[in-house]
Amino acid sequence: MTIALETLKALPLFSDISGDDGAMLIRNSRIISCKRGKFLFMHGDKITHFYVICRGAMQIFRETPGGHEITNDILIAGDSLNTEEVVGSQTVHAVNARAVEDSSLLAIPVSWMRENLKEFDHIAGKLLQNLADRLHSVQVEAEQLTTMSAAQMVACYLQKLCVLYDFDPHGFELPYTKTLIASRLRIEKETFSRTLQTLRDQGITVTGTHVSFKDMRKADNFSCGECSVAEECGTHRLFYEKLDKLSVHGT
Amino acid sequence: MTIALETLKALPLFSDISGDDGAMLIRNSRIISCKRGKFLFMHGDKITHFYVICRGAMQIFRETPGGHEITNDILIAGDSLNTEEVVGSQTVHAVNARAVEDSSLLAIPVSWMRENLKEFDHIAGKLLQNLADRLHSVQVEAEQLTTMSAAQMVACYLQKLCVLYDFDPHGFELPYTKTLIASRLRIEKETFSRTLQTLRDQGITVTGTHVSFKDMRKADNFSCGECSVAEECGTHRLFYEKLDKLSVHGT
DNA sequence: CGATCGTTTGATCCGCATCAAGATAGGTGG
DNA sequence: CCACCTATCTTGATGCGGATCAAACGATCG
Repeated sequence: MTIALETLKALPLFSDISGDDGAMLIRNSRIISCKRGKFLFMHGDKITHFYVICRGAMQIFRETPGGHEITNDILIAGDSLNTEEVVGSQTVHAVNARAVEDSSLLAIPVSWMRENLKEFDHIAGKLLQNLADRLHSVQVEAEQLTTMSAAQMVACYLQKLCVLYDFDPHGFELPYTKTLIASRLRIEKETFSRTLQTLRDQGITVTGTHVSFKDMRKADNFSCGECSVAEECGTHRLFYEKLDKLSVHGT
Repeated sequence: MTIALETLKALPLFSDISGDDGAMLIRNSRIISCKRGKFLFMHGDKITHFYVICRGAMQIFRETPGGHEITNDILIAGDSLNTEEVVGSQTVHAVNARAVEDSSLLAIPVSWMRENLKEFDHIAGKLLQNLADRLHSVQVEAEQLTTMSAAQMVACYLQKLCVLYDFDPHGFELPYTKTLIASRLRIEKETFSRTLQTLRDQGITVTGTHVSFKDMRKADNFSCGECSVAEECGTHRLFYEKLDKLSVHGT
């Protein structure tokens, strides 16, 4: 499939790529599609391409010997898939990547990427920044795993989803199954389910796949006001800015 | 304090820096010392420098509102301190850095670093690789937090120390206090202490600060043989290569 | 309409945190 | 050299959060 320059420029990573560089990139890459449930690559596969998601969502996970799935991340349109692996010294994939929904991805050969990284100096800068940001969020998440309760993590994640997808805080649908979200949060689906009950008192109501927030900042005895770790990830600030913006415009 | 080019070249990050670049870097940076227990910077401080450890060790940690210390990492000579922050968009430190022992560090102004990153293209490459590797290890550690028992994590960490410091597996002294190690592993010191007892059956004996390993690969019912996550970090392979090398050279 | 997948609810258990005391060791001053 | 102090480590008792196992429930689909 041939790629439009528009498609390329729609991706944050290549948003300000020059015409020449873009043309060269287009010649060396292609768009592939990955149906819901299909694997893009599996743990142990040889690393052949660097991927950027154009549409859809991918689950990055590992499988324990016991057959348990550990979800490391859920990536969406605009995200790059395996920057660490392209940059790092690995030759085989350390994780599995599977489509959460029908997806399409830009696939760039790793060899080409490694050879030409220097030419695209602004790209290298973006990758650097991207890695730095991801490192930061993974560190924050690791910290949350040990300092926050399951309920707090779920609450934070729901806010994060709301910001990330630009959903209306007063009502939106979960973009993934609850099982997947639980796995992403490294808790069991049973725990997740029970947690949702207790969140009702905190102004977060989930029925079926429908989520709605109430602004509880005044009566805030729960939430993560106590928890500097949660502040650190920046989601809280963004979330409340969102709430404020809405209340100004009415509703 | 003026810096010798030798000092610079001893750091992995600058090992293959050119004479000119080195001279320029020396003009713009300085060596500072940080006594045991002293803070290099604190959470909330403005980010002024990029640091590389020349000697000693630094604890990177955050403090919970409850006063509990969460150790994110313990960095040693050769490690860079705040790459993410220099590269990323932050303006204030998100964590505390405190000297575990008397240390000296190379301090490079952030502004200078940001301006000149492009000139040092091989440096940018190293930073990129460094970030990728760290991202990978933090992800693996996050995974271990939820899949491995405290005993398994301690065992892994002791092996890691052994490889990192090039200690003799048959007997070495812990480089940090047990309290610090426990904090680094995100477990309580009490749990750490109890864990050491149970590890005795697994061929790992710790008395006081003295550690010694027995090669249990044949009778290996415990360890992390079960756990692909542990394999992933590469420490196991390195550790056993070390054991094998020793046994070839006699004992 | 059965079959499969996702979700909820209940009962139970285990690992680790927490609280509370001792124990050990280094370091200091008398 | 001993008494004292403080920092670090160990040991014991207890409780809670979340994992695990089991089963019912709801929804979607061929």
